[in-house]
Amino acid sequence: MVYFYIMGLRCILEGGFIARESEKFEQFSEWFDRVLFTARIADNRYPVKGFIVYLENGWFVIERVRRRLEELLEEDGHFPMYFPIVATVENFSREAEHIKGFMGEVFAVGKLRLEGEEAPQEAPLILRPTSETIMYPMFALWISNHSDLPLKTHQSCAVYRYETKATRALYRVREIPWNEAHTAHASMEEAEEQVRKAVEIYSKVLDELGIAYLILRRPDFDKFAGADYSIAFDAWNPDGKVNQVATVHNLGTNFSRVFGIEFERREGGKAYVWQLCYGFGYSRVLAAVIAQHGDDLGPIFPPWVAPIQVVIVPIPYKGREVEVHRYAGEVYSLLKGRYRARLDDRPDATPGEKYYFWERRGVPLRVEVGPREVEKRTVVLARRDTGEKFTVPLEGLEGEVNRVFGEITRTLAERSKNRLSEQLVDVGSLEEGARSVELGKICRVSWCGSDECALSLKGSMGAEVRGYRYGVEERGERPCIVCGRPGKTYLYVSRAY
RNA sequence: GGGGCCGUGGUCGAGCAUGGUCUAAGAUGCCUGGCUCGGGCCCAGGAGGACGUGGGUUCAAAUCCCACCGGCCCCA
Repeated sequence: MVYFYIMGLRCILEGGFIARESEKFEQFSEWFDRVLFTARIADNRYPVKGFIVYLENGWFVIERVRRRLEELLEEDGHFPMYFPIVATVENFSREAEHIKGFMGEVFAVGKLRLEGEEAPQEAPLILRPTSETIMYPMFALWISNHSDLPLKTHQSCAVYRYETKATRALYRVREIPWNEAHTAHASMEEAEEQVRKAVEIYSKVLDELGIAYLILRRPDFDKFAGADYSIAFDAWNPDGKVNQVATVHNLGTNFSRVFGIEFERREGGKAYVWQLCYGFGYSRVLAAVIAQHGDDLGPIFPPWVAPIQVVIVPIPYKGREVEVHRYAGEVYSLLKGRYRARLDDRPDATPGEKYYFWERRGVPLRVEVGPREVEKRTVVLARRDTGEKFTVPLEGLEGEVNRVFGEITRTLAERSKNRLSEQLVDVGSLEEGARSVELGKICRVSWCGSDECALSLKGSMGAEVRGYRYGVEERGERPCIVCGRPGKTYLYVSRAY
């Protein structure tokens, strides 16, 4: 790919035109809002704070991701179920840590009080901010002996959190579309094994989307309310604030003790089940796809989730319209059975307008057919990710499209990975860390392992402690960045959504 | 939790300081027709606005004041 600079802006030379890829790094908010709107991903003009309308393209991607995730969960033995959206305050308050973590941001619901009516007697219900306290009373009814275990269930739904501060389309919303899985196990070891499986499933979906991320074990002071420990997937974002797209929590027996989820062990005697819960945020994953792969024109969707995978644009020179359109139709019927293809035969738009139109909507591949192609029975393919154009024969086009899709998917993933490593920096001092945070970096700092030192980083570096690597042993070789004692491992520190 | 900024056709945005000239500029998008068509072409015509919502000040409010709603930014 050819890069060059105009007025200090990094540009890509694409098949005869120039696409800047700098805007998302310079003014992310403006870029992102514009892309959501013009690519018909979401409309955030809905008049209630933190609630947005998912338009056809945004929801399409979410649906594709949802299906894939659910498929993998179900292969691993999770059963889909659907639990109620409401809970009583009493139920919700059972687990002390849990309620502490969430009580400040729950929506209360009740009957609308009409004019002249007395205040309702019954306590208001709450809208689930997450479903532990809704599911686990039921788990207690269903589980009585070891043969009932493991219990693995999942549901795709929305949860509700009353954010008081700034909300942000897709990143921080008050109605959160996600998938939550909940499992119960007969032993700690089995629960641990499930943590690994959950991480593997989430990784697989994110990898297929070409999203680059870090899997981090959160420091104890930042774990999920009621968990023994938490693991999170942090995806990089152009503005330097990492995007937490998924989490896996090992709940130990914290909830089973409170909700009385006991079982009779094979070897006799009663025990509390070991539980896990893990969540995958669809809207944040969608945000990551847009933010990591997009350029100044708009999103670039990996082919398997793209609402339209390939668009055919006829180039009807005067006097050649009929043959060009007939040929374009032939190309379309060749592709439409196998791909989500679209023939743009609008008579009142020029080819150039159509190129921009579909590029702004993230269509990964374009097929151009004009008089030249008609004569030679070829087509021109134009890749959205690189701008590259090349001519291929009509014969065997379906296979060629498939091959190009594979390349686009790989290119997007690779680019995104490179960007993540560019954004990651090792810092040796707090001042350097603060400076790097300011530049939107994810900082890796040596750490002695004490909560005290980790907690102090927020103040001294002006960013969140995201945790240490999960599944990768990083031995500290330098002294702790805060206290100077020998480092045990490395902490990752960055701003976050 | 604290502080600041902003809200004008679908979108962007001028006007607001110093109230009257606003029957609200312009661009873009949208619709019609024509001309084009290998990267946003051009020409002509057209539709589209409770100036965020409610209240107040005033002879007169997009413009001044208050509250609310929504959005953005900074600090904790």
